[in-house]
Amino acid sequence: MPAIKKAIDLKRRSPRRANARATVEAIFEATARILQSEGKAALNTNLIAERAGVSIGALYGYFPNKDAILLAMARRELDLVRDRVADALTREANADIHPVRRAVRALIKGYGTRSRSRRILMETLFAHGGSEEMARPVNEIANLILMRSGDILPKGATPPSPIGMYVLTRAVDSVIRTATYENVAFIGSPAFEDELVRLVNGYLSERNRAA
Amino acid sequence: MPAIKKAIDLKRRSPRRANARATVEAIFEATARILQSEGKAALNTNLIAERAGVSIGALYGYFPNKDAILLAMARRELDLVRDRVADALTREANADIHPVRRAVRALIKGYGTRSRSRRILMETLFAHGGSEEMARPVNEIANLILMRSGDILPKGATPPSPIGMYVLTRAVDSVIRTATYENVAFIGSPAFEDELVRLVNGYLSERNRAA
Amino acid sequence: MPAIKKAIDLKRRSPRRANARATVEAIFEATARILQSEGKAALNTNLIAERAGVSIGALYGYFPNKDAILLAMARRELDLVRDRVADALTREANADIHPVRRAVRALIKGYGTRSRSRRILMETLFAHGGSEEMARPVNEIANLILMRSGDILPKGATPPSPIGMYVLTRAVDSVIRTATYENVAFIGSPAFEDELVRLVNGYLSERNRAA
Amino acid sequence: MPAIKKAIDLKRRSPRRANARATVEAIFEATARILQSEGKAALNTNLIAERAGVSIGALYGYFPNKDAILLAMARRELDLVRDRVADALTREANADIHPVRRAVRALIKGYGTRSRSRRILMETLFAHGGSEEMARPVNEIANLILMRSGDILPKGATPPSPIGMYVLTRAVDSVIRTATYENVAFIGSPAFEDELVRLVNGYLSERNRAA
DNA sequence: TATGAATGAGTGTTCATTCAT
DNA sequence: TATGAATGAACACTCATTCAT
Repeated sequence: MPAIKKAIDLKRRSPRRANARATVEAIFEATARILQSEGKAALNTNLIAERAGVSIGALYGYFPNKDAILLAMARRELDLVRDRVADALTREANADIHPVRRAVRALIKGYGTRSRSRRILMETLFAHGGSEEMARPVNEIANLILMRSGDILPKGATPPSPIGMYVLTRAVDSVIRTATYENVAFIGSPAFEDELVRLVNGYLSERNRAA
Repeated sequence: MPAIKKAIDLKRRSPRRANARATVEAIFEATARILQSEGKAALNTNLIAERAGVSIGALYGYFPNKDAILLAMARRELDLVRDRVADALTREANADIHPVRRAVRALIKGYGTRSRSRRILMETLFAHGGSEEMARPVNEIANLILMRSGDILPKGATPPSPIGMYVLTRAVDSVIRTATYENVAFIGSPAFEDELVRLVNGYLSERNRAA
Repeated sequence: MPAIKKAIDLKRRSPRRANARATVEAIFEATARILQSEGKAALNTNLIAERAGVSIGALYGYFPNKDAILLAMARRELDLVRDRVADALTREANADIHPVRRAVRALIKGYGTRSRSRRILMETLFAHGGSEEMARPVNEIANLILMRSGDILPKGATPPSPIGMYVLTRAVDSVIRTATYENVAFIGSPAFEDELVRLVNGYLSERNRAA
Repeated sequence: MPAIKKAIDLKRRSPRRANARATVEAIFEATARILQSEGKAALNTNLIAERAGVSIGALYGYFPNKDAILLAMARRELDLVRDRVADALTREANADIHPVRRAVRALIKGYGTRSRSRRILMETLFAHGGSEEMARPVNEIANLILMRSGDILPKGATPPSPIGMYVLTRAVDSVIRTATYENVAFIGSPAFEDELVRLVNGYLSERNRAA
């Protein structure tokens, strides 16, 4: 971005068109596709507009600059996965399966598509100082776990300390992320899920044993 | 028109640089500094050369292109931390401290400086398809652990499966990475170290209990 | 560090250029002028754009790269002269003058302006493997001559062989080219024209005599 | 050549080394090869030096700058062909063959090798204002013809005017050049030679007839 | 004399962004 | 609101040439 940097978060125009949402969606979709198949270096606003079937001027009607597109996508992605995991932890129908396992499963599934694109989005968000923003959904899940600790933690266990929760949640989240990025073969295998559940349960038991 | 700026100017060639290593080092140092303080967007070869006190031509005498600099740095960084952790696991003098704790400590220390720069280096390596390359040092540490499992694992424990080792090593590595990037206050605190050790020990105990 | 030179400067966009043709024409004109007066070494896209009164970006909107400009110009030049010569051979009003002489005259006139520029264009075309392309207009003229051989060749003469036509057409064309490039004083003199006509007629008579 | 242009013709150093000539030859050979196979765009002094097995510093000991190499080669090439044609016209043993035919043959043979390289050399010479220089060998041949007109021209013929000689010599020379550059299949065929001889004889006869 | 690392001006090209229509 | 031609700052990289050794 050689030109004058603008406040990135400043919304330019609240979409009023009937299909404003559709336009934004087309831009997101085009961006994700380019990111996924050609990488960030190949991403440019003219290409996005072209692939989205939108004029470059219209694109700038919806987003003040290029990074704003990526940032908006990143945030949406973050919320999406957070919601899925939260659902898994709470509203999920299947009561036979332990919430931890359901959450792990939701996370694996959530990270399973267009991982290159997602990675780039997260890098961009991070590069814009969004580390706190990235931490928020994880923290929200952490809070959710604490609130439902009765269902999740072993009976009579004391809940982990804040630092403990940090370690636990990041461990699960980032192992899955890493496996996704490395595109390892066993993603989606029961064994991988098992080991992650074991990581969580082991930690929680250890905590108790120590106490 | 830029015009001939210094046609017959006095030549100012700094005494021929003692050796190639020093030049490369200067380039790395300049690059790391720019990355750390201004970010990747501000990184350009002319600036690197200027800050390194090297002509742009000389820079291109050492590296074929801009990314080659970042890639070389990334690899060096990876090896460095791997060596530190391997040392912690094996050659470390302090026998009172458990190898796992020593390794965790080495990792925290290894990731502790210029984390923005390091992160960008890793992203660049990854973007160039270096995911296997990034996995290698972690795998090497995993192998080292397996070879010294007598010292590291609980007595009579069966060593983790490959997927288990994957989960365990990535968990520790990426929690520390994440904490570094998020610049959390408790990095370097005993509590953080304790929780990481607990994560490992819990996992290993859980494995055994399951068996 | 070049620094932001005109961050909030007043925008000076010349009223949107009427049409694409005018822009291309301006680019061609600027290029020809630079070539003619400063030579190929001095030709660069930024200078072309500047002299054409066009932004460098606009230039690249019309041509994919520098050579494409020269190539397009070369082709146009080729067509132009071919058309002039073809006209001289066919549609020309002045019936008193023999077609051969009219063609020679058209060629001399066609090569008469901006010869340095034209030479460089042809060299560029040639360097890009355009030798067949350069031969085409000459061959087209050769065909035209054969089709109108009744008007052009001496009565009852057998038309030259293909190799003969090659020699004849290249002889006339390249003698004029050479004279143009060497900038000889007698270009445009009746004597020069006479000698060229003599070259053609001599060849044609000789052919017949041999038969 | 972005730097200060130097007088190109100024000889830097008179080769004193026993194998100075060999060095120059190696430089010429390397240059010709690069020109022939990769073209002028790929030609750079570092590559020449490398291919010639000479250090870049040594190369600049023999030539003041890049173009001086090409210019020296061009001149040598010009002299070589001139000598061959002069020989054909005078010292050639085979008296059965008409001098004109012998000269044409020598010219075809002289232009037959490394035509791309030779073309580029001539273009370079021309670009440096060497048009007179290029004309000189042709003029020398023209003079030779006039001096030996008794052997060459038809009996009792008046020799051509200067402009006539210009047209005649350039015609032969440049038709052969063009055929070489266009890489036509019939170069070297008797028919091509015949047509060239016919061109010359036709012209000379026509002159006489006109007189 | 020879070497080759170093110099640095120069240039082709990209692409985020603007704004007249 | 939408369009897309135009803008121009920025940058990666080249290569002729120098000169300390």
